[in-house]
Amino acid sequence: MNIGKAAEASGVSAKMIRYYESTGLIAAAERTQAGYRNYGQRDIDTLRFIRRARDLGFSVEQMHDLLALWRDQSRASADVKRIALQHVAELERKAQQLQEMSRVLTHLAENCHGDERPDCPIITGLAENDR
Amino acid sequence: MNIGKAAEASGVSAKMIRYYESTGLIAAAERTQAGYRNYGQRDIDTLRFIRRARDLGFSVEQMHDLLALWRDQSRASADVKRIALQHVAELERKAQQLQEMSRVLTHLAENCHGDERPDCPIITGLAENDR
DNA sequence: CTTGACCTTCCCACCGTGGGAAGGTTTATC
DNA sequence: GATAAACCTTCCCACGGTGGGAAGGTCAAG
Repeated sequence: MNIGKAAEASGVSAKMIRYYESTGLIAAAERTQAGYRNYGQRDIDTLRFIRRARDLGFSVEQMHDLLALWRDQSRASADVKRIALQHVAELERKAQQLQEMSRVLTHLAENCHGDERPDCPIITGLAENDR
Repeated sequence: MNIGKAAEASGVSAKMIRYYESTGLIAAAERTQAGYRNYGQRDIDTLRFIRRARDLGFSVEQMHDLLALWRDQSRASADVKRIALQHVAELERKAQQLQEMSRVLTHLAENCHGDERPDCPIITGLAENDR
């Protein structure tokens, strides 16, 4: 499977596949005689995993850890668990932050009548001087 | 007030103030004879507004809209509300995805704990189940 | 065999942010 | 009043991700 097909199958653009390869996030793909990259199902699975992690805002570095966790079955379970739970904690923290933002904004929006009148607590809320 | 003081007072770094000016998000500050930027209370208010919006995860583009609405006394609050709720939906979506990922990772940590089998069933599930 | 769709590498752009250099200005200290 | 520290200015560079596109090679279908 060439890079275009792999991109389509995984949801990761060809550009990004090359980029991930260049940064070492994924192993260099094998090549045909002509130099075309060649991908198998296993690679597609990896790319899909990457896409999901990326969609969730993981950095390349974090994805690196996630992939290692994902791939390396010979690791001590304590290590695996520690890394995983670390990431879980981070995910939870991020999710909480987002929800806090959402909560604040929703609160402001609830008090905004949303008509043609200019008064809007969202605006005044943002403009308030307190830190 | 020079840029350093303005940065301190607003919580936006001097670097970013210059950047926001360069991109047109804020108006060019007036200058002293020596070329130093000079800020007044009104500018500080604007910068604080920006910082808070930024903290809530608004993009520069969204901030542009919000600022216009903030400054426009004749705006309709509905416009503001629309932008805010749009952003809320985005935040919620992201938060949910993070929690979903957290759930998956927790599951992974609990079940794929380093035995010697070459394939972890959770992994294949991960790659298959999406989209 | 030609043509179009693909592939390769390469450089450029963007955003938002920070680092830092080179040079000018203000302020505080002696 | 001189000097040094702290500030300002512009400029370029870097990062992580991502896309655009050019120049050139390759594959497959007509």
